[in-house]
Amino acid sequence: MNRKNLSDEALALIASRFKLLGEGSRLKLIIALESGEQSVNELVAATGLTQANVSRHLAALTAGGILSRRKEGLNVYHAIADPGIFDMCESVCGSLQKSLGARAKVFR
Amino acid sequence: MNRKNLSDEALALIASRFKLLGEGSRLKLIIALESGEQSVNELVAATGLTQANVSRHLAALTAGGILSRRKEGLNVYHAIADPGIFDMCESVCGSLQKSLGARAKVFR
DNA sequence: CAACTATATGAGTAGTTAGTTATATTAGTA
DNA sequence: TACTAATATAACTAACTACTCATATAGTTG
Repeated sequence: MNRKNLSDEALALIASRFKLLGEGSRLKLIIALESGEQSVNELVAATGLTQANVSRHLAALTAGGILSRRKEGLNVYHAIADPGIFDMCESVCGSLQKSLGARAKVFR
Repeated sequence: MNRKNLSDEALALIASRFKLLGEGSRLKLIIALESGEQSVNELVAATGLTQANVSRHLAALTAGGILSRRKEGLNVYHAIADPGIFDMCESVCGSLQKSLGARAKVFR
């Protein structure tokens, strides 16, 4: 791919995906979902965030194509829609480990 | 890696790296640097951003370990310090292509 | 239908961030 | 030393974002 020819529109799309990942609470939710789909309430319990906050972040992640949404009775279950997300986390952790050196213990 | 055991500190580090990439102007700068190091003025010309703005973004990217900085006479040259960045862009473009389907033409 | 549960959303706030303009700093040059 | 060029920074503004509290909506159960 010739990245120099990316349109402003394409660039904005890429940036918005990175931006979705650039927030601790949303990362927490994504990580909590790594082991499988969960209801909103389960995610509230797993992350310690408030229900309103979780609901908002889930809506953003779903709109961005990172999560899927499935309603069943009273519950709404979210799941990872784009597993490529985890490759990206690996990449980031890898380069952080390199640049942080000794302090990288926290990532193991 | 067991992502569920990531400390809040580690999570914040990961998020902050994603956040640096989650902004169109900074992505422009990174892409402009893919072909090699450039001075601040060259980057101003390449991106169409103002000098002050470029200077700020370069400082942020350098502090975040994404760029390196080398001073030579009046000029300051920046370069990609972490080529892993481009793998991440590939990942994002790939999953965007999948999720956007036809509209993904812009990425080619 | 009334009561209850799970989730979403409106409204407001505090904090952050990208951008601008003007100026300061640093280094080379006449 | 005075002048010029390249980069950084201070001060400000406008827009955005995460968060909270309260309430609305949708679905379930008695």
